[in-house]
Order: sequence, then C-alpha cells, then structure tokens
Amino acid sequence: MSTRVDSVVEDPGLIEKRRNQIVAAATELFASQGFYKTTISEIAKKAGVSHGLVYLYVREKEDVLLLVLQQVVNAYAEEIPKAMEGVADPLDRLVRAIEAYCRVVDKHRAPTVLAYRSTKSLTPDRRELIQRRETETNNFITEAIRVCMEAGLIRKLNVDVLTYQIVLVAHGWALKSWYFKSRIGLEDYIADSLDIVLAGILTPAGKRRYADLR
Amino acid sequence: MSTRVDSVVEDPGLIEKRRNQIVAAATELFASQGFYKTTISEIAKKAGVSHGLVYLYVREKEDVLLLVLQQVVNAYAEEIPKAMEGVADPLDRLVRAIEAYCRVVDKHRAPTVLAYRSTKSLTPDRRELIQRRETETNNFITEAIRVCMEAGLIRKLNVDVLTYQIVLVAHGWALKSWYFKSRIGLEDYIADSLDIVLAGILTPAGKRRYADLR
Amino acid sequence: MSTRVDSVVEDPGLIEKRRNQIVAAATELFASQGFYKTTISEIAKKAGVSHGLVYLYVREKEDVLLLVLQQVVNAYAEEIPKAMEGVADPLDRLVRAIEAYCRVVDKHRAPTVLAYRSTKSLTPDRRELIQRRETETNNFITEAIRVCMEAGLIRKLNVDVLTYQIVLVAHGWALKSWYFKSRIGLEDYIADSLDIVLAGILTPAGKRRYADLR
Amino acid sequence: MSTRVDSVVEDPGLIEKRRNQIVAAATELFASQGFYKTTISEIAKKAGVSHGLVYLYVREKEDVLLLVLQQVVNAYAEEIPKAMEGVADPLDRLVRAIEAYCRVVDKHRAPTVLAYRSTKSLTPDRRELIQRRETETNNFITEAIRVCMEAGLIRKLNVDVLTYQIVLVAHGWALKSWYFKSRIGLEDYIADSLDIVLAGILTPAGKRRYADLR
DNA sequence: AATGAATGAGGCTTCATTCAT
DNA sequence: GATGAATGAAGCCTCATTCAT
Repeated sequence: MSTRVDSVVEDPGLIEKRRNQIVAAATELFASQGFYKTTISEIAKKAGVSHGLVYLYVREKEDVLLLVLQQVVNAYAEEIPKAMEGVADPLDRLVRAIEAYCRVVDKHRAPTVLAYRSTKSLTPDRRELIQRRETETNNFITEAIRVCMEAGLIRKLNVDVLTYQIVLVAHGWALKSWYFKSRIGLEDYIADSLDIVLAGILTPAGKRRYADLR
Repeated sequence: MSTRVDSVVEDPGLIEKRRNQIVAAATELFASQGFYKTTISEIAKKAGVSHGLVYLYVREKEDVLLLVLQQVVNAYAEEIPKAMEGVADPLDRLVRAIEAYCRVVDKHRAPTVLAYRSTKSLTPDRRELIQRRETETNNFITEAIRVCMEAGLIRKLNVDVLTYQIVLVAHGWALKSWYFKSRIGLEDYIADSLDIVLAGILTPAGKRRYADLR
Repeated sequence: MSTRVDSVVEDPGLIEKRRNQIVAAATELFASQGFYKTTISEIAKKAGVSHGLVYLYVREKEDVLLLVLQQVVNAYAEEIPKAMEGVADPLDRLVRAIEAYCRVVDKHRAPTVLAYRSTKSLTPDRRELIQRRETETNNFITEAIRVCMEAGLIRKLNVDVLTYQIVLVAHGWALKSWYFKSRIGLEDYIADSLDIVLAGILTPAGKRRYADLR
Repeated sequence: MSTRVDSVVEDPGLIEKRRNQIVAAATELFASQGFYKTTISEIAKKAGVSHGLVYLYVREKEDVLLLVLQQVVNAYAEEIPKAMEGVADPLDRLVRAIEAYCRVVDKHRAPTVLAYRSTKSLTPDRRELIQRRETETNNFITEAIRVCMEAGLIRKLNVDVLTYQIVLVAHGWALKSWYFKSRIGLEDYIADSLDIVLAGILTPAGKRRYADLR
C-alpha cells in the first residue's frame, strides 16, 4: 500500500495512524467544500491535531488529496476482486463484480464524486498514480467480460466501451445521487441497471445461464 | 438566454460580445487548469481585455464559471431537441437524441468535464440554475423513452435509471476521453453504445422497427 | 465666491448649476458614509448626471470635498455677520453672533460634523483654504468680544480661549447631537449655553446691560 | 480591558504585546494620514512585523481602528477618576477632573482628534462601544457637577449642557491645537478655561469655597 | 457638453508553508 | 514528535480617472 507520499516521521505505525486521522477529516471536508476551499487548518482541527503536524506526514496540501483519492481507488481495487473470490462461473463473476462496484461506490459516495472533481487538481505524476489504480480495477471488469465473451455468454462487442459503460453505471450512482436520492434505492438501482445491461449484451446462451443463476 | 448574471453595462449587444470573449477565454483556462487555479487576470489577458473590464460584466469570479457552465448546458438544451425536430417515429427520435447528445458532448468535451468538476464550486443558487437546465435536457430523453415504451418498442423499465444510463454514456465520452482517445473514434463509440443499450431495452417489436430504420 | 476649483466648462452659470447639483448630492453622501466610502458614481447618480460629467466640473474627487466644505464655512461666514448687521450695541452684537452661530450649525449639522471628520483629508493647500475661512468667521466673534471688553462689559480674559470656547459651544451642538438629540432642543441649548458663558465673562456692568437687553 | 476584538492567537501576554506594537504604529499613521489612507502594510512595517501577522491579532482593518480608539477612551476612563481619588471636597473633585481631562487630552492629542475624525468610520456596533465608553467618562463630570449643585456650590443649570461644555473645552485643546499652538500653553489654557467656566457657574458660596481651595 | 465603457493601480485578506521552541 | 506563531506570495475586487463617441 505504498503511497508515494513522503513523511519526516519514521515510525510506520504512527504514520499509518496519523494519516488515517488526517485522511478521514480531509475526506469529509473535501467532499463537502471541495479541495481548494478546504484549508489545512480545518483539516487539522477536525483531525484533532495541530496544523503544523500535518506537515510531518505530508509534504504539501496536494499530498493530502492524493491520500484521500488513493483511499477510494484502493477500496475499489480491493473490494471488487474480493466479491469475485471463489466464484468460478464466468457470468456470476461478472455480475458480482458489477454489484460489488455499485456497493463500494455507495459506501464511498462522497469521495467518488470528489475523485471526479479533483483528480485533475493533482500534478500529472500524482494523477497518473490514481488513474493507474482505477484502470487496474476496471481490468477486473474487462477481464470478466472477456471470459464471458469467449464462453459465448456475451455477444462480440467493443470491450472497452462495454467496460466503461458498466463503470459509469456504478459511478453514476454517486454522480447523480442528487437526482436518484428521492427516486430509487441502491438495490433497485443495481437490479434495474443489471437488467438493462445484461439484456443488451448476453447471447441467448448467456441469458439461459443467467436465468439459472437466479 | 437570460443568464441571471448582473452587469453594470447596459447595452445588451455589448454585453453579449464581451461575455463571449470572456467565456471563451475562461472555458479554455478552466478546462485546462481548473477554476481555482485560474485567475481573473489570466482570463482577461487571454480575452484581450483589462481585468477591470471583467468586473463590468460579471459581479464575482464565480459568475464567470456560471456563464461558462451555462454555455454548455444551453448547448445541450438547444441541440438535442433540434436533432429530434421534424422526426415523427418515436424510436427514431430517441436514437437521434442519443446520437446528438454524444456529438454535442464531443463538441464541448472540455467544458463537459468541467461541469463535472466544478458545478459544486458554485453557490447553491447558481448550482441549481445549472442542474435545472441539465434536468430540462434530460427530460427530452426521458420523454422519448416514455413514448417508445407506450408504443411497445421498449420494455417496461425504470425510466429514470435508463435516462441516466444513456446520459452517462454520452457524458462518458468526455469523462473518459483520456482512455478512449487512443482506442476508439466518436462514431464507433456511438454505434457500439447504441448497440448495447438498444439491445438491452428494445422489445422484439422495437428490434424490428430499429432494423427498418437502418 | 471663487472656489479655486478648476473646471473645463466655460459657462459660469452652468458651472454654478452643475456644481450645486453635485455638492448637494455629495454633502448628503459624505455626511452619511464619509468621504472615502462614497464613490464618484454614487454622487453622480444621486445628482442625476453621468459620472463622467463630474470630471467636467472638478479635477479630482477631493475637489468635491473642498466644494462641500466651502459651502459650510461660507454659510458661516455669511450668516453670522448678517445677524449682527445694523446692531450697534456691543453686547447685543456678541449675543446675536453666538445665537446665529448655533443656528447655522443646526441648519448644517451634518456638514459641520463632516468638516471635523474630513478637513484633514484635504491636501494642505486646500485645507488651508477652509481653515482660513473658518478663522475669518471666528474673527467676528473675537472682534465682538474685544469691543465688549474695551467697553468694560466683559472681564479681561484671553480672547482666543474665549473665542474658541464659544465656537465649540456652537459646534458642540452638531458634534454631540447624538447625545443631545433626546435631551434638549436647540433654543434651550442656546439659552443655557449663553447663560453659562455670559455669567462667566460679563462684568457687573455687563450683567446690567445684558438684563436691559432682554 | 476586554476589547471585543478576536485573535487567532491564544497567549494573552503575546496578544497584549503584539497589539501594543500594532496600535502604537497605527495611532501614529492614522493620526497623520487618516484611517483610509493608511494601509495595513504600512502599519505592519512601522510595527516591525509582517502584514500577515496583523491578521493574527485582528480580523479586519477596522478592528485596528477600534483598538486605537479604545486606547484613547480607556485612557480617559482611567485617568480622570484617578485624579479625583481621595479628594473629598465636591468642588475640588470637579476642578481636578477638569484639569485631568485637559491633561489626558494633551497627552493623547493626536488620537483624540482621530476619534473625532474616525469614530464614524466604525460599524455601528463598534462605534457604540466607543461612545459608551466616552459617556462613561463624562458621567464622572456629570456626577461631580451634580454633587456641587446639591451642595449649593453651582447654580441650577442644565447638567448635560454644562457637562459637554466642559468636555468640549478639554477636547478643544486637541481639536484646535493648530490654532492654539502658537498662542498659548496647556497650563494657561486650563487656567483661563477654568476661570471662565467657574465664574459662569459657581454660586457666591461656590466662589468663596473656590477661593479657599487656591 | 455629456455619456459611459475601459483601464489599471493598489488595497485587503487568505492561507500554504516554515521554523523556533 | 508536536505545536502554533510568523511569513509573504498571490488573488479578488474596487474605483478614481481617462477618453472615444
């Protein structure tokens, strides 16, 4: 979980603990006010430390943003494969991945939106770190699609387009939560989205297999 | 075209002209550096005016952002219905709306991404102005879907979910352009996306009608 | 009534008229908000002219202040001698001068306070113009005192101190109006002040003469 | 000593020290150039600190003015009662109060004039703070007069008018110092003013008592 | 004479970052 | 390791003044 963020403090346990405090506070503040309107002092105050301390665990303000965004994309990168673990059936794996994706997004709604708002506020090197990790996650989806396709369960389609269509469905839950909030719940959103997407991509064989899974 | 942004200058023609200059400059800068990293002076310089002049046409920096975002959502709100004008067939209307949406997004790629990044930087009243306009546009999609559904061309589905799935497909072209750029062109993206979505939502009758349209 | 303020406009009648508009508007605004918080645009708007016009009748903003202050000190310089005109009795002259002073101050309460606030905002040359005029006015008081003194109606006292004590009584009505407003009216203020001052300065002969005057 | 001015710095000793530096510098500058022509940077420079530091001890520029004016009215409120301490004779108390008032004014000549110029530049809440304190001070004079009156040493007169006549005599030393400077010294001014005022208000009994005091 | 658009100097204020304790 | 006072770069915005029409 190397973060590529430097600290003058040596003790890794302490680093872990302090950064968690800082990131938790920052996530909340960035999500509600945005990166630029949030000051280091606000973060420190909410984290219950002095603002000078922040600079013992981070070199610049932007590093805090990096840590926050890493936490989100790391959550994705961990929980999605975990949902697929031990599941052999290719279609089942894909479905579970999609469901998991929506649920992680739901759990991290605010920071997910933050990622859309603020990734570009990072310097290119840091930005790449985040995007690489996101791509990594999406590769699980891409791979699951590919396996289904090879098994004849999904039609021949542009895999990239399909991958991002699915990703956007998941992210959409966070991005448009201001719209959905009063209209539909998470589980219904997942069910409806799956319904649409799978109907659009499954082959007849795929459809039969999917019916069996339920 | 009322912008809800005040100006001390009276002449509407001049206001129009100056604001166009300012918005054009600001769009470019906001898109590449973000709202907060862009200064009023930079905008003025790129627009070829003094920075004092900006404040004759705008009351605060945030108004510039509002104008920029209004330009995008207005483009959506105008061009999408225009693509449907004179087209009677319900399915054709929907397809054209989707295609048009993707193309407007393509034409305004940078400011579309900007909208995702920066809408939350607006004060609530201004933010609402933008979101209202976006909802307005999306209502065309919702309506087109509903008509198709009533005509038995589209399955019974949650219309809100479907609307935003389509909207996200269109926006996705801008949001993930960093990924798609090297992989696929706009027209292929539209074709593939339509392929997936329509397959997912059309009834057998709808599929037959769609085949006829091509 | 040369004002020592330049104008690019030639016609003296027009200058007079326009300056009156400007000064009237400015007096009100300066009095309520102070010189620095008042903008040329506000003055122009209240005067019903364009703000560009102001600069045809005045070279700088400070000139407007000078004109405003000149109007007050000129009112003093005119009305106080006028109250003494045709009055021969030395003590009567002094008493009428004091009464007149208080009444002019009352009529110009706001600009009188303004003079205390803002005379120092003038450049030295302009400031001197105002102070010279004020001294001119006060000389009427000084002179009246001196004549009374020579006539044995007033005790031998430092004339300068006495003059300013009287002047401050008059100005005090404006300066401390926030305090007096709810406590006493103008005529009572004049009567009480005269009572105190005259009792303090009149000789027995003076007191007898004063009794005759009433 | 509560100033009603916020500071982000906690240590009261440091606040005291820094504010003293700032106020000393500001007093000088405000007195010579006025509030609006003085910049925070000038104050900081003269105080030997960075301009950023000023904002650790003050929230807005106007707070600096408030602190400066508080220093003057506080000096009045402290030194005048101190001059009366331990003095039992009513007339003696009044005379000492008047003398003390003139001397404090002399010691704070510039900021006293500043108070006349700039109190209105304060927002109403801050202005009230200053005026309340000034009224507090003047109440000592009012009270001393009242006691003398009850003891039959001073004639029945409007106490408010008399109070402010005395106050203006004291303030006059500062307000008209440009005139007096070359004409009379402080002690003579005090003596002459007392002479006039007391002659104006004392009863025969009062005059006898006053003669005894000398 | 009058208008009002345009300029740009300059002030206030914020806040990331440093550093002495 | 932690604190918090101090610094100073930098941005927003105002408004006196100019000038083309």
